[in-house]
Amino acid sequence: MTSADVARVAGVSRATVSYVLNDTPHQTISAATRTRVLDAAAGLGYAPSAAARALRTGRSDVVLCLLPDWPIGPEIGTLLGNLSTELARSGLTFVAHPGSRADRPITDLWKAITPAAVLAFTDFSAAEVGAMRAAGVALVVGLLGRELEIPQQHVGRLQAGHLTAAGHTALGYAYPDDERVRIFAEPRLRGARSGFPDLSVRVVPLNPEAAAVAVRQWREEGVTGVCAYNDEVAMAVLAGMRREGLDAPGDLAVIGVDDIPAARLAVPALTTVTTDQAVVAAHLAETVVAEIYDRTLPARELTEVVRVVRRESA
Amino acid sequence: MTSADVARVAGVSRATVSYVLNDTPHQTISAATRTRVLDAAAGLGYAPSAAARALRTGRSDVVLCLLPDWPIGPEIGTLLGNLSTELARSGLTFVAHPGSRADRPITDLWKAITPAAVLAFTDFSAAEVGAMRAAGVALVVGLLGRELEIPQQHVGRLQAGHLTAAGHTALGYAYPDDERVRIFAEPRLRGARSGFPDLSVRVVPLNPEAAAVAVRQWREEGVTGVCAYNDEVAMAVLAGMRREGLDAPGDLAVIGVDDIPAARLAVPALTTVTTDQAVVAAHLAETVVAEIYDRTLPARELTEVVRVVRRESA
DNA sequence: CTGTTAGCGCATTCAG
DNA sequence: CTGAATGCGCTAACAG
Repeated sequence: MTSADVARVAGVSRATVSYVLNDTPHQTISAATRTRVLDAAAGLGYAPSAAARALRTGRSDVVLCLLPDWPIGPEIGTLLGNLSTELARSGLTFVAHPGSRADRPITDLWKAITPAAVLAFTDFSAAEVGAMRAAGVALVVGLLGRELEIPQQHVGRLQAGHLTAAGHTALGYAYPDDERVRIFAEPRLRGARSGFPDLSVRVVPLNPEAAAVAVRQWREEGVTGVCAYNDEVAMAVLAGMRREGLDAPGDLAVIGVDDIPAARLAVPALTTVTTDQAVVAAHLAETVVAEIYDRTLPARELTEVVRVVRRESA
Repeated sequence: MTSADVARVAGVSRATVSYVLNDTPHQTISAATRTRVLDAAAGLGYAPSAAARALRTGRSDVVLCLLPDWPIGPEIGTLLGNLSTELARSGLTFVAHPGSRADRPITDLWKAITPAAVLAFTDFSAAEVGAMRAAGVALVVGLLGRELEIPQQHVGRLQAGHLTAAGHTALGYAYPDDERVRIFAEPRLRGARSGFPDLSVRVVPLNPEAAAVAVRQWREEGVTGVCAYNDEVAMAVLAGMRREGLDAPGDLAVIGVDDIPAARLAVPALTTVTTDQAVVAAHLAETVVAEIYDRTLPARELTEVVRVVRRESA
């Protein structure tokens, strides 16, 4: 099933087939032959060979996303799913590559895929970006340095805002223990700080004993509300409090991020900040598509996509 | 950077380069030229064009995994990461495609990637399998129908075993509310039943009120221990118990599956069953590699990879 | 407006 | 053991 078959059935040349199938600009094709080609293609169930096209154009229609090496939660999972759906609408195929960059030099990766775009959460080095662009990759982007930075900051701002609105005047920030999520944690912390500069930041590991230590220290400082990096850290704070015989929100108010399923199951049910991943995905997709097809896009800030889910802990 | 460049630098023909780089059988190359070629390739940083190779051979070295449309947790995430690492070791590139099949007919997908193998959690229809195989995909496999079936069953068996070993004689099973995870839930339930046929199965939604209802009913039946589909469902049971003023494990023992981070943070800390994803991934990778390269493999059952993490709830 | 042609980079015969 | 030649399916110049 090649384009030659379609050409034969439609009674035109292969070039003509290529033109109508690709909507090649500056090539006007008569409506008659156009439909003839389209019908033939549909009738034969023709699908172009991605390999041949990639070889010829030096670029496939695959968008490759490099996943971070820390375990991704359902939030990111949802984001990727939505992104995939959005990109499919534009004929782009979204795939994600898990596993750290250490296993496989990223050059191997994009040489194996020849993607139209490469996305990643962490930033690329200048050398990496250069190499990819030189190889024909249209778009190379570190999500967190750009697209996701603003909403992440806003998450932190919302947390602090919720707490101060509830009358808290001394706040703590529960920072994650895992070095690998720094890139997510930093903008969130920045956001919280922008609304409340005097945050008392403490690292809170994901176990009750260690969390209890942090809780004790916050209490000594007079802190009455804490913003947690995410729901898991928030649950650790809750567990630490329980060990100290403290109750949320009375003794210490706690607010998380993500609204993972376990959040509503926590004791007390966790107040948290959730992100509308569908909107974020749509925006991301728009950016990617525009870049690949060399269109420009009106700048727009993603700030309406996060909101507080009020439950019991704050 | 083409194979011609390598040939020129090494002072041999392109065919020779191809031979040594692919370890072509029935072609003996002198060790001298072999190293000369290898050195030249390394020196130039040569990487073969995946597109050209795919066009020529009709198959890329990409292993495509179709993700289910329900949100994947950190467990599956870890599995995929490990699988990626293992496959990379054999020169295979692992990518995952999120998003439901509804968005994008899977034919589009493998035509865009020409993968060496396609993996999925759910099963493929006979027609789909046929089309893929005809298109040159070496391996098409529904993970849960085959490779993952046994360990999943063993998970259920372990849960029931742990509870009966602790002296419980009337057990319940907390089945997930989400239709989409049936394919995971069924083998786990089967496993639990195989060890304890009289299980009282109840659907437990992920909210405390609904869970409380199930808890009440189990209590009325005299159930003293419940196996939950996963940690989230287990936490729902715990939340339901709390609403009823009940304590685990005294009033009702609860055991989950997955050992998500929140499990150790639950109140009481959740006893659960964990899977050694590294071993599972290694086994899966072995299977895939063997199939792609047409080797056969000794059958081996994955049964030693799950174990109970004993905490407080059971 | 449509057809002809020339490679993209590679693996693979077939001769040497 | 190595070199030259062929074509995978497609797109982009270039002719007509």
